[in-house]
Amino acid sequence: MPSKPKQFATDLSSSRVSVGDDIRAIRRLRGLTLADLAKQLNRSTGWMSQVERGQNEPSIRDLRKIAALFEFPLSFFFRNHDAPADERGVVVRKASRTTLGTGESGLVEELLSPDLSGDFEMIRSVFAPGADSGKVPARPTQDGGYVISGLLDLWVFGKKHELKAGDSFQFQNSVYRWRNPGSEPAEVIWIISPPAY
Amino acid sequence: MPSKPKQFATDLSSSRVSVGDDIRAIRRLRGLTLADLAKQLNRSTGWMSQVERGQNEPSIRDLRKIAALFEFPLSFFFRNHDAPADERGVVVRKASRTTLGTGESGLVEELLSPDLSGDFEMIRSVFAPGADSGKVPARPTQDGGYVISGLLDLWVFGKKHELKAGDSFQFQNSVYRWRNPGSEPAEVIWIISPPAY
DNA sequence: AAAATGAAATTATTGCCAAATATTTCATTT
DNA sequence: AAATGAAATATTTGGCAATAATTTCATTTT
Repeated sequence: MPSKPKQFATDLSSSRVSVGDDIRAIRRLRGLTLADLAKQLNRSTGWMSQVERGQNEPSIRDLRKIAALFEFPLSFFFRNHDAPADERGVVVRKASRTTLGTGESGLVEELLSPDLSGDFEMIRSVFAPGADSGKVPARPTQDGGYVISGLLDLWVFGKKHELKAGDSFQFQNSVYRWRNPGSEPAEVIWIISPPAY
Repeated sequence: MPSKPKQFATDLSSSRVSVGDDIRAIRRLRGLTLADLAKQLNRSTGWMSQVERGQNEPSIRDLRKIAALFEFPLSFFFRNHDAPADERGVVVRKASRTTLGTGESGLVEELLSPDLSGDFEMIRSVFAPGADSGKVPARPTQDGGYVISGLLDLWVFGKKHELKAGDSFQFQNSVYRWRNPGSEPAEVIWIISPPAY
Protein backbone atom coordinates (compact mmCIF):
# COMPACT_ATOMS: atom_id res chain seq x y z
CA MET A 1 0.00 0.00 0.00
CA PRO A 2 1.49 3.35 -1.05
CA SER A 3 1.96 5.75 1.83
CA LYS A 4 -0.14 8.82 1.36
CA PRO A 5 1.20 12.30 1.92
CA LYS A 6 0.72 13.70 5.39
CA GLN A 7 -2.35 15.76 5.83
CA PHE A 8 -2.76 18.84 7.97
CA ALA A 9 -5.86 20.66 9.06
CA THR A 10 -5.10 23.57 6.74
CA ASP A 11 -2.72 23.74 3.85
CA LEU A 12 -0.91 26.91 4.72
CA SER A 13 1.53 26.57 1.87
CA SER A 14 -0.92 27.53 -0.85
CA SER A 15 -0.27 31.26 -0.64
CA ARG A 16 3.05 32.34 -1.99
CA VAL A 17 3.95 34.07 1.23
CA SER A 18 2.52 32.36 4.25
CA VAL A 19 2.43 33.36 7.88
CA GLY A 20 5.35 31.03 8.44
CA ASP A 21 7.45 32.78 5.81
CA ASP A 22 6.66 36.09 7.46
CA ILE A 23 7.68 34.82 10.86
CA ARG A 24 10.88 33.49 9.45
CA ALA A 25 11.65 36.77 7.72
CA ILE A 26 11.08 38.99 10.72
CA ARG A 27 12.88 36.60 13.05
CA ARG A 28 15.97 36.71 10.85
CA LEU A 29 15.66 40.47 10.58
CA ARG A 30 16.38 40.59 14.28
CA GLY A 31 19.08 37.97 14.13
CA LEU A 32 17.33 35.37 16.27
CA THR A 33 17.57 31.62 15.81
CA LEU A 34 14.66 29.22 15.88
CA ALA A 35 15.74 28.25 19.38
CA ASP A 36 15.81 31.87 20.55
CA LEU A 37 12.33 32.58 19.33
CA ALA A 38 10.92 29.26 20.52
CA LYS A 39 12.25 29.99 23.98
CA GLN A 40 10.50 33.35 24.09
CA LEU A 41 7.28 31.58 23.22
CA ASN A 42 7.90 28.65 25.57
CA ARG A 43 7.84 26.26 22.67
CA SER A 44 10.28 23.76 21.29
CA THR A 45 12.64 24.45 18.45
CA GLY A 46 11.10 21.66 16.43
CA TRP A 47 7.67 23.15 16.73
CA MET A 48 8.98 26.55 15.72
CA SER A 49 10.58 25.04 12.65
CA GLN A 50 7.32 23.41 11.67
CA VAL A 51 5.41 26.61 12.10
CA GLU A 52 7.76 28.58 9.92
CA ARG A 53 7.51 25.97 7.21
CA GLY A 54 3.75 26.00 7.25
CA GLN A 55 3.44 22.47 8.59
CA ASN A 56 1.84 23.68 11.73
CA GLU A 57 -0.46 26.49 12.72
CA PRO A 58 0.65 28.84 15.43
CA SER A 59 -2.14 29.89 17.76
CA ILE A 60 -3.43 33.41 17.61
CA ARG A 61 -1.91 33.78 21.04
CA ASP A 62 1.49 32.82 19.64
CA LEU A 63 1.11 35.20 16.74
CA ARG A 64 0.25 38.00 19.13
CA LYS A 65 3.36 37.31 21.13
CA ILE A 66 5.50 37.27 18.03
CA ALA A 67 4.00 40.48 16.71
CA ALA A 68 4.50 42.21 20.06
CA LEU A 69 8.04 40.92 20.31
CA PHE A 70 9.00 42.39 16.96
CA GLU A 71 6.76 45.44 17.16
CA PHE A 72 4.76 44.49 14.14
CA PRO A 73 1.00 44.91 13.97
CA LEU A 74 -0.78 41.59 14.21
CA SER A 75 -2.48 42.47 10.95
CA PHE A 76 0.87 42.26 9.20
CA PHE A 77 0.46 38.51 9.02
CA PHE A 78 -2.87 38.84 7.27
CA ARG A 79 -2.06 41.72 4.95
CA ASN A 80 -2.58 39.79 1.77
CA HIS A 81 -5.36 37.58 2.95
CA ASP A 82 -7.73 38.83 0.30
CA ALA A 83 -5.30 39.53 -2.48
CA PRO A 84 -5.57 37.32 -5.55
CA ALA A 85 -3.22 34.38 -5.13
CA ASP A 86 -1.08 35.32 -8.10
CA GLU A 87 -0.43 38.81 -6.78
CA ARG A 88 0.87 37.67 -3.45
CA GLY A 89 4.55 38.18 -3.03
CA VAL A 90 4.74 40.48 -6.02
CA VAL A 91 2.25 43.31 -5.81
CA VAL A 92 1.05 45.43 -2.91
CA ARG A 93 -2.10 47.43 -3.48
CA LYS A 94 -2.41 50.92 -2.13
CA ALA A 95 -5.43 49.91 -0.11
CA SER A 96 -3.82 46.97 1.61
CA ARG A 97 -0.48 48.14 2.84
CA THR A 98 0.72 47.35 6.34
CA THR A 99 1.49 50.19 8.68
CA LEU A 100 4.81 49.67 10.37
CA GLY A 101 6.55 50.93 13.44
CA THR A 102 5.65 51.87 16.92
CA GLY A 103 3.32 54.69 16.05
CA GLU A 104 5.96 57.32 16.70
CA SER A 105 4.04 60.52 16.52
CA GLY A 106 4.43 62.58 13.41
CA LEU A 107 5.45 59.65 11.28
CA VAL A 108 3.39 57.09 9.43
CA GLU A 109 5.24 54.31 7.64
CA GLU A 110 3.69 51.84 5.27
CA LEU A 111 5.38 48.81 3.82
CA LEU A 112 5.45 48.87 0.03
CA SER A 113 7.35 45.61 -0.27
CA PRO A 114 5.28 42.44 -0.50
CA ASP A 115 7.42 40.85 2.18
CA LEU A 116 10.66 41.36 4.07
CA SER A 117 12.69 38.59 2.55
CA GLY A 118 14.11 40.57 -0.35
CA ASP A 119 17.40 42.40 -0.75
CA PHE A 120 15.78 45.71 0.10
CA GLU A 121 12.54 47.01 1.52
CA MET A 122 10.48 49.90 0.21
CA ILE A 123 8.57 52.08 2.61
CA ARG A 124 6.21 54.99 2.13
CA SER A 125 6.72 57.51 4.90
CA VAL A 126 4.54 60.50 5.64
CA PHE A 127 6.11 63.07 7.93
CA ALA A 128 3.75 65.42 9.72
CA PRO A 129 4.48 69.16 9.64
CA GLY A 130 7.06 69.95 12.30
CA ALA A 131 7.77 66.30 13.07
CA ASP A 132 11.37 65.61 14.05
CA SER A 133 13.09 62.25 14.39
CA GLY A 134 15.86 63.34 16.69
CA LYS A 135 19.03 61.35 16.21
CA VAL A 136 18.43 58.01 14.57
CA PRO A 137 21.26 55.63 15.45
CA ALA A 138 23.37 54.34 12.58
CA ARG A 139 22.37 50.98 11.15
CA PRO A 140 24.45 48.63 9.06
CA THR A 141 22.29 49.37 6.08
CA GLN A 142 22.14 51.53 3.04
CA ASP A 143 19.29 54.02 2.91
CA GLY A 144 17.88 55.96 0.03
CA GLY A 145 14.83 58.02 -0.64
CA TYR A 146 12.82 60.16 -3.00
CA VAL A 147 10.69 63.10 -1.90
CA ILE A 148 7.32 62.95 -3.61
CA SER A 149 5.84 66.01 -1.98
CA GLY A 150 6.49 68.43 0.83
CA LEU A 151 9.74 69.45 2.48
CA LEU A 152 12.25 67.37 4.36
CA ASP A 153 15.38 68.44 6.18
CA LEU A 154 17.83 65.59 6.38
CA TRP A 155 21.02 65.54 8.44
CA VAL A 156 23.60 63.04 7.26
CA PHE A 157 27.31 62.95 8.05
CA GLY A 158 26.74 66.03 10.20
CA LYS A 159 25.46 68.07 7.30
CA LYS A 160 21.95 69.41 6.84
CA HIS A 161 20.26 69.00 3.48
CA GLU A 162 17.04 70.82 2.68
CA LEU A 163 15.09 68.59 0.34
CA LYS A 164 11.96 69.28 -1.61
CA ALA A 165 9.70 67.41 -4.00
CA GLY A 166 11.72 65.66 -6.68
CA ASP A 167 14.98 65.53 -4.70
CA SER A 168 16.52 62.21 -3.74
CA PHE A 169 19.31 60.95 -1.50
CA GLN A 170 21.27 57.85 -0.63
CA PHE A 171 23.71 57.13 2.21
CA GLN A 172 25.26 54.34 4.22
CA ASN A 173 25.84 53.47 7.86
CA SER A 174 25.21 56.97 9.08
CA VAL A 175 23.58 58.44 12.11
CA TYR A 176 20.92 60.64 10.62
CA ARG A 177 18.03 62.85 11.53
CA TRP A 178 15.03 64.11 9.62
CA ARG A 179 12.54 66.86 10.19
CA ASN A 180 9.61 68.27 8.26
CA PRO A 181 10.15 72.04 8.29
CA GLY A 182 7.03 72.75 6.24
CA SER A 183 3.36 73.21 6.95
CA GLU A 184 2.26 70.33 4.75
CA PRO A 185 2.92 66.62 5.29
CA ALA A 186 5.98 65.36 3.48
CA GLU A 187 5.67 62.14 1.48
CA VAL A 188 8.83 60.15 0.92
CA ILE A 189 9.62 56.77 -0.61
CA TRP A 190 12.34 55.25 1.53
CA ILE A 191 14.54 52.30 0.60
CA ILE A 192 16.49 50.24 3.11
CA SER A 193 18.96 47.55 2.09
CA PRO A 194 19.04 45.01 3.51
CA PRO A 195 15.61 45.17 5.15
CA ALA A 196 16.01 46.31 8.72
CA TYR A 197 12.77 46.86 10.46
CA MET B 1 64.00 68.88 2.83
CA PRO B 2 60.64 67.17 3.30
CA SER B 3 59.31 65.57 0.17
CA LYS B 4 56.21 67.33 -0.95
CA PRO B 5 53.13 65.47 -2.09
CA LYS B 6 52.83 64.88 -5.77
CA GLN B 7 50.99 67.54 -7.64
CA PHE B 8 48.63 67.11 -10.55
CA ALA B 9 47.17 69.63 -12.90
CA THR B 10 43.79 69.29 -11.26
CA ASP B 11 42.99 67.74 -7.96
CA LEU B 12 40.20 65.47 -9.00
CA SER B 13 39.89 63.91 -5.58
CA SER B 14 38.26 66.90 -3.95
CA SER B 15 34.73 66.00 -4.91
CA ARG B 16 33.32 63.05 -3.05
CA VAL B 17 32.50 61.28 -6.27
CA SER B 18 34.96 61.99 -9.02
CA VAL B 19 34.97 61.09 -12.67
CA GLY B 20 37.34 58.27 -11.79
CA ASP B 21 34.92 56.82 -9.26
CA ASP B 22 32.19 56.95 -11.85
CA ILE B 23 34.28 55.17 -14.41
CA ARG B 24 35.17 52.51 -11.88
CA ALA B 25 31.53 52.03 -10.92
CA ILE B 26 30.19 51.69 -14.45
CA ARG B 27 33.09 49.48 -15.48
CA ARG B 28 32.35 47.07 -12.65
CA LEU B 29 28.66 47.22 -13.46
CA ARG B 30 29.51 45.53 -16.74
CA GLY B 31 31.96 43.15 -15.18
CA LEU B 32 35.04 44.42 -16.98
CA THR B 33 38.54 44.51 -15.51
CA LEU B 34 40.90 47.44 -15.75
CA ALA B 35 42.76 45.55 -18.44
CA ASP B 36 39.58 44.97 -20.44
CA LEU B 37 38.62 48.60 -20.44
CA ALA B 38 42.16 49.83 -21.05
CA LYS B 39 42.34 47.61 -24.09
CA GLN B 40 39.17 49.08 -25.55
CA LEU B 41 40.70 52.51 -25.13
CA ASN B 42 44.12 51.46 -26.39
CA ARG B 43 45.67 52.41 -23.09
CA SER B 44 47.68 50.56 -20.49
CA THR B 45 46.22 48.96 -17.41
CA GLY B 46 48.39 51.15 -15.20
CA TRP B 47 47.08 54.31 -16.81
CA MET B 48 43.53 53.09 -16.41
CA SER B 49 44.14 52.45 -12.74
CA GLN B 50 45.51 55.95 -12.29
CA VAL B 51 42.55 57.50 -14.03
CA GLU B 52 40.05 55.69 -11.88
CA ARG B 53 41.86 56.80 -8.76
CA GLY B 54 41.90 60.40 -9.82
CA GLN B 55 45.66 60.56 -10.26
CA ASN B 56 45.34 61.19 -13.90
CA GLU B 57 42.93 62.98 -16.16
CA PRO B 58 41.36 61.08 -19.00
CA SER B 59 41.02 63.10 -22.15
CA ILE B 60 37.60 64.18 -23.30
CA ARG B 61 38.14 61.80 -26.15
CA ASP B 62 38.64 58.94 -23.69
CA LEU B 63 35.57 59.93 -21.73
CA ARG B 64 33.52 59.98 -24.89
CA LYS B 65 34.66 56.50 -25.73
CA ILE B 66 33.85 55.25 -22.27
CA ALA B 67 30.43 56.87 -22.29
CA ALA B 68 29.64 55.39 -25.69
CA LEU B 69 30.89 52.00 -24.64
CA PHE B 70 28.59 51.87 -21.66
CA GLU B 71 25.74 53.80 -23.25
CA PHE B 72 25.88 56.58 -20.74
CA PRO B 73 25.48 60.22 -21.68
CA LEU B 74 28.79 62.06 -21.51
CA SER B 75 27.08 64.50 -19.19
CA PHE B 76 26.78 61.73 -16.60
CA PHE B 77 30.35 62.39 -15.59
CA PHE B 78 29.61 66.03 -14.94
CA ARG B 79 26.23 65.69 -13.32
CA ASN B 80 27.24 67.14 -9.99
CA HIS B 81 29.73 69.64 -11.25
CA ASP B 82 27.87 72.53 -9.71
CA ALA B 83 26.41 70.83 -6.67
CA PRO B 84 27.75 72.02 -3.32
CA ALA B 85 30.67 69.81 -2.33
CA ASP B 86 28.97 68.46 0.75
CA GLU B 87 25.95 67.28 -1.19
CA ARG B 88 27.91 65.25 -3.66
CA GLY B 89 27.48 61.56 -3.19
CA VAL B 90 24.46 62.01 -0.97
CA VAL B 91 21.82 64.22 -2.54
CA VAL B 92 20.55 64.49 -6.09
CA ARG B 93 18.50 67.57 -6.89
CA LYS B 94 15.50 67.32 -9.13
CA ALA B 95 17.06 69.79 -11.53
CA SER B 96 20.33 67.96 -11.96
CA ARG B 97 19.47 64.35 -12.54
CA THR B 98 21.13 62.34 -15.26
CA THR B 99 18.98 60.84 -17.97
CA LEU B 100 19.86 57.24 -18.53
CA GLY B 101 19.43 54.72 -21.26
CA THR B 102 19.46 54.65 -24.97
CA GLY B 103 16.53 56.95 -25.48
CA GLU B 104 14.14 54.10 -26.09
CA SER B 105 11.02 55.82 -27.24
CA GLY B 106 8.23 56.12 -24.77
CA LEU B 107 10.48 55.84 -21.76
CA VAL B 108 12.49 58.44 -19.91
CA GLU B 109 14.67 57.27 -17.07
CA GLU B 110 16.47 59.50 -14.64
CA LEU B 111 18.99 58.40 -12.07
CA LEU B 112 17.94 59.33 -8.56
CA SER B 113 20.97 57.73 -6.93
CA PRO B 114 24.00 59.98 -6.46
CA ASP B 115 26.20 57.30 -7.96
CA LEU B 116 26.18 53.67 -9.01
CA SER B 117 28.41 52.26 -6.33
CA GLY B 118 25.70 51.51 -3.79
CA ASP B 119 23.81 48.33 -3.02
CA PHE B 120 20.86 49.49 -5.07
CA GLU B 121 20.01 52.19 -7.58
CA MET B 122 16.93 54.36 -7.66
CA ILE B 123 15.47 55.46 -10.95
CA ARG B 124 12.57 57.69 -11.87
CA SER B 125 10.85 56.37 -14.95
CA VAL B 126 8.20 58.11 -16.97
CA PHE B 127 6.29 55.88 -19.36
CA ALA B 128 4.52 57.57 -22.25
CA PRO B 129 0.89 56.66 -22.96
CA GLY B 130 0.79 53.45 -24.95
CA ALA B 131 4.50 52.77 -24.54
CA ASP B 132 5.40 49.09 -24.32
CA SER B 133 8.70 47.53 -23.35
CA GLY B 134 8.20 44.20 -25.02
CA LYS B 135 9.96 41.37 -23.25
CA VAL B 136 12.77 42.55 -21.03
CA PRO B 137 15.24 39.72 -20.48
CA ALA B 138 15.71 38.50 -16.93
CA ARG B 139 18.58 40.03 -14.99
CA PRO B 140 20.28 38.66 -11.91
CA THR B 141 18.80 41.47 -9.88
CA GLN B 142 15.92 42.26 -7.65
CA ASP B 143 13.53 44.92 -8.91
CA GLY B 144 10.93 46.91 -7.09
CA GLY B 145 8.80 49.93 -7.80
CA TYR B 146 6.15 52.35 -6.69
CA VAL B 147 3.63 53.94 -9.02
CA ILE B 148 3.38 57.64 -8.26
CA SER B 149 0.89 58.47 -10.96
CA GLY B 150 -0.73 57.01 -14.03
CA LEU B 151 -1.33 53.41 -14.98
CA LEU B 152 1.12 50.61 -15.55
CA ASP B 153 0.53 47.07 -16.68
CA LEU B 154 3.30 44.81 -15.50
CA TRP B 155 3.86 41.22 -16.58
CA VAL B 156 5.92 39.16 -14.17
CA PHE B 157 6.17 35.39 -13.91
CA GLY B 158 3.77 35.23 -16.83
CA LYS B 159 1.03 37.08 -15.00
CA LYS B 160 -0.32 40.51 -15.84
CA HIS B 161 -0.79 43.02 -13.04
CA GLU B 162 -2.70 46.23 -13.59
CA LEU B 163 -1.14 48.84 -11.37
CA LYS B 164 -2.27 52.31 -10.56
CA ALA B 165 -1.06 55.20 -8.42
CA GLY B 166 -0.11 54.02 -4.95
CA ASP B 167 0.49 50.41 -5.91
CA SER B 168 3.93 48.85 -5.54
CA PHE B 169 5.70 45.66 -6.60
CA GLN B 170 8.89 43.70 -6.11
CA PHE B 171 10.29 40.67 -7.92
CA GLN B 172 13.49 38.82 -8.67
CA ASN B 173 15.26 37.37 -11.68
CA SER B 174 12.23 37.47 -13.88
CA VAL B 175 11.63 38.18 -17.48
CA TYR B 176 9.16 41.04 -17.38
CA ARG B 177 7.30 43.45 -19.54
CA TRP B 178 5.62 46.77 -18.89
CA ARG B 179 3.14 48.88 -20.77
CA ASN B 180 1.32 52.11 -20.09
CA PRO B 181 -2.33 51.38 -20.95
CA GLY B 182 -3.51 54.87 -20.03
CA SER B 183 -3.72 58.19 -21.78
CA GLU B 184 -1.49 59.98 -19.28
CA PRO B 185 2.22 59.43 -18.66
CA ALA B 186 2.93 57.00 -15.83
CA GLU B 187 5.51 58.00 -13.24
CA VAL B 188 7.25 55.19 -11.38
CA ILE B 189 10.08 55.01 -8.87
CA TRP B 190 12.08 51.93 -9.77
CA ILE B 191 14.64 50.21 -7.57
CA ILE B 192 17.27 47.79 -8.85
CA SER B 193 19.57 45.81 -6.58
CA PRO B 194 22.38 45.52 -7.20
CA PRO B 195 22.71 48.40 -9.68
CA ALA B 196 22.53 47.03 -13.19
CA TYR B 197 22.49 49.69 -15.81
C1' DA C 1 -5.70 11.02 18.01
C1' DA C 2 -3.56 15.30 17.59
C1' DA C 3 -0.04 18.31 19.13
C1' DA C 4 4.34 19.01 20.85
C1' DT C 5 8.83 17.56 22.29
C1' DG C 6 13.78 16.54 22.17
C1' DA C 7 17.56 14.31 20.41
C1' DA C 8 19.73 12.59 16.14
C1' DA C 9 20.51 13.58 11.32
C1' DT C 10 20.95 17.00 7.99
C1' DT C 11 21.81 21.43 6.20
C1' DA C 12 23.63 26.00 6.32
C1' DT C 13 26.97 29.30 7.87
C1' DT C 14 31.58 30.83 9.20
C1' DG C 15 36.50 31.07 9.31
C1' DC C 16 40.70 29.95 7.14
C1' DC C 17 43.96 29.14 3.68
C1' DA C 18 45.73 28.70 -0.93
C1' DA C 19 45.23 29.77 -5.76
C1' DA C 20 43.81 32.69 -9.20
C1' DT C 21 42.58 37.45 -10.64
C1' DA C 22 42.76 42.03 -10.40
C1' DT C 23 44.90 46.34 -9.05
C1' DT C 24 48.58 49.39 -7.75
C1' DT C 25 53.17 50.96 -7.85
C1' DC C 26 57.13 52.61 -9.82
C1' DA C 27 61.43 52.44 -12.55
C1' DT C 28 61.85 53.08 -17.32
C1' DT C 29 60.46 54.58 -22.03
C1' DT C 30 58.02 57.58 -25.20
C1' DA D 1 55.14 65.31 -18.50
C1' DA D 2 52.57 61.37 -19.83
C1' DA D 3 52.25 56.66 -20.42
C1' DT D 4 53.98 52.05 -20.17
C1' DG D 5 54.77 47.36 -18.49
C1' DA D 6 56.45 44.35 -15.22
C1' DA D 7 56.94 43.50 -10.26
C1' DA D 8 54.61 43.98 -5.89
C1' DT D 9 50.30 44.15 -3.51
C1' DA D 10 45.67 43.44 -2.79
C1' DT D 11 41.34 41.39 -3.67
C1' DT D 12 38.32 37.71 -4.97
C1' DT D 13 37.25 32.84 -5.35
C1' DG D 14 37.03 28.11 -4.15
C1' DG D 15 37.71 24.39 -1.25
C1' DC D 16 37.46 22.34 3.46
C1' DA D 17 36.79 21.78 8.24
C1' DA D 18 34.49 23.40 12.38
C1' DT D 19 30.52 25.39 14.31
C1' DA D 20 25.86 26.65 14.44
C1' DA D 21 21.18 26.25 12.85
C1' DT D 22 17.46 23.68 11.09
C1' DT D 23 14.80 19.64 10.03
C1' DT D 24 13.21 15.15 10.93
C1' DC D 25 10.99 11.75 13.36
C1' DA D 26 10.33 8.34 17.09
C1' DT D 27 8.46 9.16 21.48
C1' DT D 28 5.79 11.67 25.02
C1' DT D 29 2.16 14.64 26.45
C1' DT D 30 -2.42 16.56 26.30
